[in-house]
Amino acid sequence: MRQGARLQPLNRSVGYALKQATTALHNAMATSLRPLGLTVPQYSCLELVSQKPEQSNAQLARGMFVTPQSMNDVLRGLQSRELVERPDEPAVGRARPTKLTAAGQAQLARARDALAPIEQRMLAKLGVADQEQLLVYLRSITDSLEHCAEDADSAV
Amino acid sequence: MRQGARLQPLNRSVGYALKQATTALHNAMATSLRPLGLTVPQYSCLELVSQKPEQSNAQLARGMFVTPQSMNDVLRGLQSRELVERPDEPAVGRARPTKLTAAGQAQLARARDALAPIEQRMLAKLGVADQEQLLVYLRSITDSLEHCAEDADSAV
DNA sequence: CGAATGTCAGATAAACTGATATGT
DNA sequence: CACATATCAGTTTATCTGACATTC
Repeated sequence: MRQGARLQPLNRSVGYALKQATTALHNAMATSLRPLGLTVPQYSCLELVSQKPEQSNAQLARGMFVTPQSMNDVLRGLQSRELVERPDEPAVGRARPTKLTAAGQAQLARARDALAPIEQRMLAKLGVADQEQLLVYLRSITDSLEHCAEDADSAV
Repeated sequence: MRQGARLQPLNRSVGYALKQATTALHNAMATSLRPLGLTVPQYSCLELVSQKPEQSNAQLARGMFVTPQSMNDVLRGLQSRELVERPDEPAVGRARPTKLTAAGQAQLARARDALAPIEQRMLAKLGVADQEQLLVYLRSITDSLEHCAEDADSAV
């Protein structure tokens, strides 16, 4: 039983701390977005479409780390409320490039205003250099785990 | 429109990086735990009960950052598979202190073995000091956001 | 009583897999 | 054909809120 040797208490575990931070952030965002009638994935999608307009559903899905089906769910919700628009007829291939409507831009601006205090608060105790370092750490983790996933896939 | 002034691309956003890292970790863990018939919350619960046995459902829920209802769901699943046990009759008050069964300990050991490569891989590029610093950052974020939530509550 | 706890029931959020169709 | 894309349908995971009972 060698587990005993490397066992660390939960409060020392990066995975545990990561989950707590994400849960806290998600709850705070969801609470602030609810009055606007937006969920967290819907807001993320608006942000993504704003920053990278005219992308296909598949491209957006990759950008948000979800399946095309999940992204399509989110897009349909936003489209039915006329916050984003896609041509009825595909432009090229089957792709229907998405962009924000005027209402979508206004809603995104409201969402950013609602979320600004949260981001500010979240990072309150961290200096600019700390934030940069934190980003480096998080990207390192994500990269390493993605390679891990690729290995798992190819192993099957 | 002052949003333009502080608008940062998604790839500079801590929230975005946090979500990606958590998603990647969750996927990797879920994939490794599936052959054991465990979900991520189930594993987390086993770990928590192992490290803090004889706690009430409410205490465990606070430790895992979820509602007592959610925790009870997880516990019932584990109990029906006889991985944890609770006295049928409350010990004191209504609390039924939970502990691992022998089977639960064995299953937890298997889960740890299955997850060890993931944690190792996740932190591969980080030194011990980096891990410590990352924990500091994550705790800072969590703390700041929890205070934020309290303010939101009291504001209502 | 008031506060904490346990738990049933139903709702919601957010993702997934599978299947199918279409365009290059 | 192989491949990427879109999307329908159903399912799964993980959480929540509300209501109610119980015990100190």
